[in-house]
Amino acid sequence: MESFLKGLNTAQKAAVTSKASILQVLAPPGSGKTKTLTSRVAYLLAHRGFSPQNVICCTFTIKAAREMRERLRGLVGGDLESKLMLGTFHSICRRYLVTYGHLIGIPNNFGIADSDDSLGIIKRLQKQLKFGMDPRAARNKISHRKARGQTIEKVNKTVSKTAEAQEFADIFRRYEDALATSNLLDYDDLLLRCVELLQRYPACVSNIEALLIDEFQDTNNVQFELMKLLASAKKRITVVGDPDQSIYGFRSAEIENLKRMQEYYPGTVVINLEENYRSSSAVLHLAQDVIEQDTERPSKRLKSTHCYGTLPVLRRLHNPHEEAAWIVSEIKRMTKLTGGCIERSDIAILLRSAFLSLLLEKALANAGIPYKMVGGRRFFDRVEVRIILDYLRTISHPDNSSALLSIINTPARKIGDATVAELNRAAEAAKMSLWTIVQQAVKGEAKLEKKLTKPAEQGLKELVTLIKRGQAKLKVFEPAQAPGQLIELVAKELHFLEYLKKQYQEDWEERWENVKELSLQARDVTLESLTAEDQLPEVDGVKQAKIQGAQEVLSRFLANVALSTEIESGEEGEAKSRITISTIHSAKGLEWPVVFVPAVYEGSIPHSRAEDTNEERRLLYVAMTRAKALLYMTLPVMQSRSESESILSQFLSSGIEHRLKDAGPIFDDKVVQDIATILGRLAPSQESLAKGVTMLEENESQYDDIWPLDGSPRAPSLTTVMEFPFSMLQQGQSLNDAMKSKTNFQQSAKYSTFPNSGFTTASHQMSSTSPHIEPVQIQQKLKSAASASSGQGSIATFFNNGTSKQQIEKENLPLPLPSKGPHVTTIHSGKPQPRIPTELSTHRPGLSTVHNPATTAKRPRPVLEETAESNKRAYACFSSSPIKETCNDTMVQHAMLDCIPEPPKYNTTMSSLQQHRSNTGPSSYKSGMLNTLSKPAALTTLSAMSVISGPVTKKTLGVRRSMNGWADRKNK
DNA sequence: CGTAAATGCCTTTTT
DNA sequence: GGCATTTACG
Repeated sequence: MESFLKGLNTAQKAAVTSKASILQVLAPPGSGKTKTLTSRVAYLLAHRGFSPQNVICCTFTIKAAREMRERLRGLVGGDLESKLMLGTFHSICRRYLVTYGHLIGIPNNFGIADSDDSLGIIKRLQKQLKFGMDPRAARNKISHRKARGQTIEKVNKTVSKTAEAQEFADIFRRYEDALATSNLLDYDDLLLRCVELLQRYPACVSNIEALLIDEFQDTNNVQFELMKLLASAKKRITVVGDPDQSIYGFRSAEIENLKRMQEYYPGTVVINLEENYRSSSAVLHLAQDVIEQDTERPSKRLKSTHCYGTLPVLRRLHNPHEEAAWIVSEIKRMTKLTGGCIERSDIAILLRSAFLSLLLEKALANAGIPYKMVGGRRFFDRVEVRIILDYLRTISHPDNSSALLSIINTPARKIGDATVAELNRAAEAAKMSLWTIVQQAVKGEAKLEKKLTKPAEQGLKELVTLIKRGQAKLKVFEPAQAPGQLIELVAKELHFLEYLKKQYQEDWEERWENVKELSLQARDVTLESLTAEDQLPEVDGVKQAKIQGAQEVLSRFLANVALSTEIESGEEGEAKSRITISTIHSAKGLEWPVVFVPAVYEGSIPHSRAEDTNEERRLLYVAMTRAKALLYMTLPVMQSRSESESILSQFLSSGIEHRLKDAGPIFDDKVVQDIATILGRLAPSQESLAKGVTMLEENESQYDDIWPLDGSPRAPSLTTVMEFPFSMLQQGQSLNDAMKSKTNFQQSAKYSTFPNSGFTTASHQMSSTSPHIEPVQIQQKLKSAASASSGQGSIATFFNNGTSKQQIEKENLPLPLPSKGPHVTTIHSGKPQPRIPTELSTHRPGLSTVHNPATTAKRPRPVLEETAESNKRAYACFSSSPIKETCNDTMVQHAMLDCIPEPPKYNTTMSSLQQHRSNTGPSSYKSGMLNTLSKPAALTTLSAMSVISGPVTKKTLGVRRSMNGWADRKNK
């Protein structure tokens, strides 16, 4: 049997070897979609004798394209895979337009307008025309129109009725004009113009023997047309998709395209893949229940191939800060308690909105957990990189006003808003490009209403000189090296290094590294794009445009950049121990053993601005089905900003309670064993499990019992006064003044139980601290840490650095009693609960060193014997919804164990359930006033802390330097 | 008067 | 990080 048929199930094999010329493979999550698609490519090459250069394979993301190429490399021999036309729709279209665009009047040195450019153009138009429409909305609307094939010609023909529609048509028209005068194509144009090309010159694709499309449910109408055209010669198409995972409606994707395709090609063969090889059936059941809330959806079965596993968790936390802190602590807990079975690279946090990463990044940084970001801002979008690229873009296409505008005063050269506005006005009036006007202005020839200020004129002169020098150099540079050399030229002329140092004192080094990385990239990309990548096979009778000269090379380099995504950060060694943060959208197609989905509240998911609730539900479905073994969803019951409450996402609030539990799992042998089985890994030894327990720090627990389950606050609200380090006050300074110095002590206090947390940006200074610190020094440090905006400072850090015992004792005051009457929150809010049964406390770290960890550390031993009975009773008593499906004994037992119902909220007395818990389960809260009155954990455990703080601090430092994220890059 | 630096608000998802 | 507004500076 062929190697690429090995390990395929019947349905997959049928799909791979199907003789059908039009084939649809419907592949739900985890059903081996990519495997099937790549195997089919290999099959087509090996058994049908197709040449790779005559096969097109379309994906939606560059990551997916890259992954497919990787996988194919292993499947097909030699360098066949490199000749394959494999890429995103946009990049394939770009290739055709570069090669054949001249046939329909597109110069082959066109630039590509990314969404920032598009937005910039529209913003300028809005300002000029004084229209009120939101620029983003306008851009989306334009894109939407274009994605449905509505060109400007059609818009021009229809007469707009309302003033609003007229305004829009006007903006649309001018936007298109702006693109044309700047010689730019936007993302939609790439597809649209390629359709136009292929309609008029079908010969360009006369060589194509087979077309394959991944994630077909995400295609829009233009892409549907493109499919027909690209395959027009032989009409052999394979598409793979899943309507349930359609999450790009906002980008005009049409789920209907699957049906349309069947109608358009009557002989279409459909193959369903139904077996899920990814997730535990607990995860799968939940996902299935959620997706089935959509009643319009044709019902579809998904068979699980894994054991039941652990119930997914829906965890309530008080606010987003605690949510982030809880996720961090849960990550630490699981990595330790699974005895090495789960490591950090197995964990992903998937977000509805990118900005949600902010708090998480801070919390992770504080805990010294390295992470990597997927999606979000690309390498090429980082400010420092963007600046250089915009210079290159200006040199390459000076009439591209958006690029020129973004660098006209960067670095600052005294050209302010007023000057720019005047130049723009003049350009508009003269119907000339901004660049033309700028050149005239420098020579004093421009017709300006207001004369330029002297400094502005000087600044403009410098700019013009630089751009012209770049253009001149372009004529003498070796074409292949032009981009790289230009980058160096620009960086040198701008004194860019000095600029970065001045502008970004905190992290200029990293930014400078990025610039160097860019110039490195420039060489690689250029060579690559000059060779195989871009070359379309010669087709009889159609003239190809040839690359000549440095201009074209530069222009292609910039086009490649516009269509590229982040390159993997090549920092070996570290990469494997990082957790992943990603948007749900860019997590599609990927999988992790452990997945967290924060912020599952109304307004976040479904998003408040979403038009299609079903699409939002599918988004959650996609997120959930990324998880192999453990799935966590979290909900901050309060919003941090306003004091408003948040409401659990409608997708999780009805009829699925029995699929969820409200606390993280107890990592007993059974749970760990199941995880190992699902992941196909060796179960960890008892020794490594026991060792994991000893790795817990003083303030950590074996159980998810540190934060209250009902989302009440973890710490008493009035901790500020008590926990503020009085000793840090300078003489004569009032507490209020100190508070004003911007450190958020309320926040710090909440986190002060993490002994190894540190200041994110002031870490360098902190680490070099000598053991003895005078209060004044501390105050200064406090300030510097506070002024670094990303610092989620922790007072504990000061203690780590050797604050005197005296200071600690001043701190060590009893916590105030909550002022409100008896309330569940008061029961739970006591921070310093003994979280581990007392008999285990001697085995906690710091103290346990005298013991042999492997023999003395206790883990949650009894799986069922002791607790199952009581839990079963609890289940029977409190659960409103019985378990639906029939399942085997193990499943029942596990479901029961997992299904401890939520405690009744806001009860004035302790419920019987809570009593039940405190008596039986280790995950229960030790209730009552006793804890509220006892000492704060962070302080009682201080002696142990000093033992562990040294190495921890060191470790986090090393990690932190290499951490890069979407947020926290603006600390000047 | 114009520019630059500081502050306070907000943030859907991607090629 | 973006954007609008305020404040300081020359």
